[in-house]
Amino acid sequence: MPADPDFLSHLNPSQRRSVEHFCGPLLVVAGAGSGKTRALTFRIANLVLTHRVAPENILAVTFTNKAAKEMKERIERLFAERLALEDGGKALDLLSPYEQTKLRSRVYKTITKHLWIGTFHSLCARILRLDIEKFKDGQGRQWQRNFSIFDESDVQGLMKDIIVKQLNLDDRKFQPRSVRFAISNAKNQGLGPEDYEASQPNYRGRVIANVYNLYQDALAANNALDFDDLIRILVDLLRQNDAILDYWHRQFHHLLVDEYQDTNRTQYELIQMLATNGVHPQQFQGWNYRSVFVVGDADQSIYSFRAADFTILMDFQKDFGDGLPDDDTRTMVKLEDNYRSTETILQTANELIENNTERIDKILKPTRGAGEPITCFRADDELHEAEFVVEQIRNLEMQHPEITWGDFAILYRTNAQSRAFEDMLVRWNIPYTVVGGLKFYDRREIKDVLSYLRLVMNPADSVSLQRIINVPRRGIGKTTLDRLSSAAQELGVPLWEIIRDDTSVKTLAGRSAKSILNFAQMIQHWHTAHETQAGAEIIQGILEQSGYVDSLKAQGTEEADDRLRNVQELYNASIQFAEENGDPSLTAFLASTALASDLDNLEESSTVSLMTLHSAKGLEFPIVFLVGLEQGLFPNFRSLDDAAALEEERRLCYVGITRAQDQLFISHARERRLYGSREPAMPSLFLSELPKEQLEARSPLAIPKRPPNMAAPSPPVSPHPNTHAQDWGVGDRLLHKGFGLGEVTHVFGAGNKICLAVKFAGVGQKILDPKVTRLDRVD
DNA sequence: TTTATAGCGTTTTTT
DNA sequence: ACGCTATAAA
Repeated sequence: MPADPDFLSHLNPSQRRSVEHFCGPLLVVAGAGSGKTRALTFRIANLVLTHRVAPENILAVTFTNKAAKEMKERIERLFAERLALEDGGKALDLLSPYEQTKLRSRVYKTITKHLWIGTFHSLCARILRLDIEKFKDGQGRQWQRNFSIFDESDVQGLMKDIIVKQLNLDDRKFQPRSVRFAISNAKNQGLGPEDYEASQPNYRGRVIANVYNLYQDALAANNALDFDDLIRILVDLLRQNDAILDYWHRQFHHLLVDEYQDTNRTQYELIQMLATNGVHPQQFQGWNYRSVFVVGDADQSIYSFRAADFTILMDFQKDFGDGLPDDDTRTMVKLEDNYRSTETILQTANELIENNTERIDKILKPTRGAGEPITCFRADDELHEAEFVVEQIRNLEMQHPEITWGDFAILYRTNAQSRAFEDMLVRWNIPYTVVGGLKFYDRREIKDVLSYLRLVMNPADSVSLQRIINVPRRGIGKTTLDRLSSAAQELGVPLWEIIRDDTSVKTLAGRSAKSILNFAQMIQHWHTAHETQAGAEIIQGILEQSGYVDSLKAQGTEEADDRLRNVQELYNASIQFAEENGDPSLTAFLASTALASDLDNLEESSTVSLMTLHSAKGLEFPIVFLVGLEQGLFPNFRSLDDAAALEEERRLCYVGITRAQDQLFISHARERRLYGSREPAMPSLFLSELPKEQLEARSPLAIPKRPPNMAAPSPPVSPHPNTHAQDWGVGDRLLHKGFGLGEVTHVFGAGNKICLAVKFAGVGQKILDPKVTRLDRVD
């Protein structure tokens, strides 16, 4: 059956080439707003419709769960529209709601349900639930299919335990965070504990390797995996077991990866192995019925701190491609026509990103008119900045009836910046949503309940067990718990094995024996029930039986009421999940909560959106406020002495600018509160890189008086005529009144708008403006 | 075993 | 400035 002739007619030639590509590798270099999601969804539909590919043979990897959900919905709609025309000759929208639902559910059952669409993490978790019991790592560690997925705080807790208690190390010298970071990095490069150990000659490295080993022991003992292992373990399994690799290779004929610039080494390994069954891509012969289709934009690579490596994208042509020059190649397509933003916004973005050296040559070509100029505002401090932003929002909303609160987004570098804006929005009664920050699933009460559930599913999960064994209070204290844990450790069994055993508990626990046995009995009951009973029922049962809800009710405080509502919300979420995914099991729900993010719940609603630039990736808004453009904040001070990191900050700025459809506001403050004290702030380097002719400076005077309870504006800073911006260069030595002797490591900006990064002995790096701060040259 | 308090580190970004 | 953790007292 031929495809609907109309099906592809709305695509531009490049999009069409991407969508119609059938077999072999293809890299789609897709600029911001160039319709890549469209290309991805149409391609999947086209594979099924035109090429008769079975949905279960398609694997599509998205960057977030939200993107996965959206993709499924779009595909579903595409098919439903088609079926409506084919069957009844009527457009989907003209059918009755009942007919529409019926059609959609038919599409779901025959097509979308069978597609493998998700993030690397969720897809790998799904495969591991089937195959992990066939895996054994280099040191014989094994996992069972009911494994827990540990979140960042679980992991940090384990790390700390190993460093402080097991190894007796100083946790200031070996900060759990930084050790965790090193291990995570190793994992994302595909290094196991042995490989890592071999690569570390110095003391610190050997210690970390030791921690890595003990950490893996702890994970295995808890029958748990961290985020990184979801991918790494699967890759290892596929490497060591040809039969399993062959099975999944034959399962997935068509691989699609979105946001390919943000994949890391292990993820690349996985895709490569699945695509070519472990054969080197250039030697692989089986392309005649399969494909690898990756979509990305190196200019939007912003996750290197998570070990993402955009050279993977840049090397695609070398690994999989035909090696022909850009004009003749059949393995790369560029999507450069931008349908999102005004010409003004695009020119600004293009000009900024030109300052980067590491990129694939690509520009965003406008398809819309010039639009409004970009407004740049200099505020006195962060309160003033918030005042300006909210003022603009109010004015625009008042003056344009078609604009709603949902059309606005405030984007910032760090989560901590949200507060000033929240305060101001509350003051004016404007509805808003903060994405990120404290996640729903990170709240204490939610983590408590999830720990109960994890324990029910996986009793070996001692981390969860220890979290909730005395929550609510059961009179089981630290000493009792310590005694039980060390018994477990000596016997080499999970803590649970001690707790469920009557005689052990009676001999070890004394006074609290009875409540421990009661607790154990309750968990045992639900553990036995969890395979057959629906997740929601188990949640309800546990909430009642454990006394968790009762104890919250007994508190009667406002905070406890809040917690109660959140717990109720979790119960609702489990029901909703069961309906949406057609799977009421506890296992499935728990897996989804472990990998959920705040973004997933960001519904189309009419509220102003507040989020970090990282969270904003992939989104678009008619009106965007890009705030806090200050040296040290954005670009962040950690990136100032690292060229590659600075380029990543610039890409982040590029991402921010390209989120805007119609109007963009940029702002910075001259002074900012940091840890309670006020710090002067310099304009960001990036401001000096934006085209002047597109920017319209907005004077602070345009802003009406601030409410009386706000801080007064600070007096202007008087410039020092004795130091000239042009005089400074990298390597210059100078004397500062407060910091002493220093050396210039960077010069930001040009001409009169210059500021310096200066390294001072003892004090470290500082960012200074020679026009503001007196700096005396030393020869 | 539970509760109060003092001190400390925190802020880059997240699946 | 604030929230969390370690430590001491009830």
